[in-house]
Amino acid sequence: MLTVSVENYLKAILHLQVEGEERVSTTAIAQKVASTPASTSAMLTKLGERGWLEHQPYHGVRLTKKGQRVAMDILRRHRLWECFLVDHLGFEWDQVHEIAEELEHVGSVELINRLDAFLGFPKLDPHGDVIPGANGRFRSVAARTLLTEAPRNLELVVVGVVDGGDAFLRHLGVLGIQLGTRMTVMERLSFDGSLHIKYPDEEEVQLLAPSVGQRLWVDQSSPSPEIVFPEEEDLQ
Amino acid sequence: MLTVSVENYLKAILHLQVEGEERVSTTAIAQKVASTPASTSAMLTKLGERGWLEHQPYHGVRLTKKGQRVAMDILRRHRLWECFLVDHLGFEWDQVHEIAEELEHVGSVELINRLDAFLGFPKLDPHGDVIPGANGRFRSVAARTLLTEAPRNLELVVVGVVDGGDAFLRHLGVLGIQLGTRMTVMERLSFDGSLHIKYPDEEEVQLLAPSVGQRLWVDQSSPSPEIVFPEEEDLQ
DNA sequence: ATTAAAGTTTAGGCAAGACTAAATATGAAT
DNA sequence: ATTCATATTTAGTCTTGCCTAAACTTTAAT
Repeated sequence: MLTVSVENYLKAILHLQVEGEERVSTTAIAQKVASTPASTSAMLTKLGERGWLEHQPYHGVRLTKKGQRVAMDILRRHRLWECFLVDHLGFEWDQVHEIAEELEHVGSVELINRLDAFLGFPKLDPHGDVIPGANGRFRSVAARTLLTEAPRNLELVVVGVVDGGDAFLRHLGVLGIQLGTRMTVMERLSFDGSLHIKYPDEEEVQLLAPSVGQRLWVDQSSPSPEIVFPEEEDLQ
Repeated sequence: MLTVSVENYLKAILHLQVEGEERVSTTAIAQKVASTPASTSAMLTKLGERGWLEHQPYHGVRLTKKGQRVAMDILRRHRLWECFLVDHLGFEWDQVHEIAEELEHVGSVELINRLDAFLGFPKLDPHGDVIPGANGRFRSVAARTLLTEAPRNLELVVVGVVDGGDAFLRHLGVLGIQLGTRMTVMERLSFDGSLHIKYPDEEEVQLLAPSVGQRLWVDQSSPSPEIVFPEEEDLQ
């Protein structure tokens, strides 16, 4: 049965897997779903029995194809609702996460497909994250790089953030950075990777901490070629 | 705590109360929420302790102001979502109930108020039922409405006809309808919009063609005690 | 006034999902 | 190879919300 709790576990595991871990640890999952390792361990056993993941005791967990498909659907619902909240109800991008966390558990497939169409089949949510399509695969998006890895002396545009936590988003607000902000990396300091940033209409150069630069997706401010994201076989 | 289960009980009780029962019986509630009388009894005790209703053992239940306010909010959410599903996602009015049953439990007040504004503060949902406003009270319906657009389960009085041609008026005579006739819309058929009409002193329900319903102006017959539109002070 | 039917509550259980505390496995450092 | 800190699982409870079966009230009919 796909309860809210089960959906939250699957979603958490997908996130951790996408962040690069081959096998995901019990403790990491427990932290993500704000539960204890003990509770999580029990849940993982159950999810394993039901075929959503492989649980190798003491060595973490990996989603099966079936589990991954379910988790991608939840991600899809979450991100489509975020689009709706920002584009049509006028919320700010840092206000929508909690609400979308609830909306994402409303199960109707018909509902979400119609919402998708209503929104015009968006590719990115308000945080710049890729939205899976109805087939459970990521839609292709424009190329993007982390700000810390972007070339210097080239005008860039902010197209996404890596960690959409409220604190970080608010910090961006303080810095005057949002999706669509244009900037150019002038210099990268060897000391700690801080960046000298120049904004189009300002003379002053701003110093940006690496912790921020590592979490900003940017693209060339002029159109760039498209790249394709994971195909079916990548997701098994 | 306002769990989904609790919300469903409160909603069921409000529905039964609005349908006219002074005190609502355990069995009736059990039927509405598809549970057993035993489970329901236990739940009613709990809801009583938490101040949402008065539970007089063996003699049914009545919502407190506080409970009524909560239930009205759920009704509001349900009906607003139904508007959204029909008006913007293109669902038919007979497909939206189940989906709205899920959406109604998403709690954010901000969300629902913005949705309300987005929809243009509608007064009636796609089934012709009245939508409570942000203050937890039913919105007053325009002084006169077409019968086809009037809310259900509310006694109406015929106050005018749109096309006063002889043929139409003679037809009304055959049907036994004239200015001042009282009636209640019980059901609106999705097939062609025909209406099931109930007259005060008759058992039989009459089927009225949409061509007639579209030409009759109606108004609330008189503030009826069952569907008193609760005032602010009633809801403390 | 008595009694039977109908309605309601109590008693005793079960499943899901969480917790703490205790036991056990792993892996890194000696 | 042994030891120890850390990660994980097991054991035992708790709460919520549901169930069935049994006991008890109320009400309506004799």
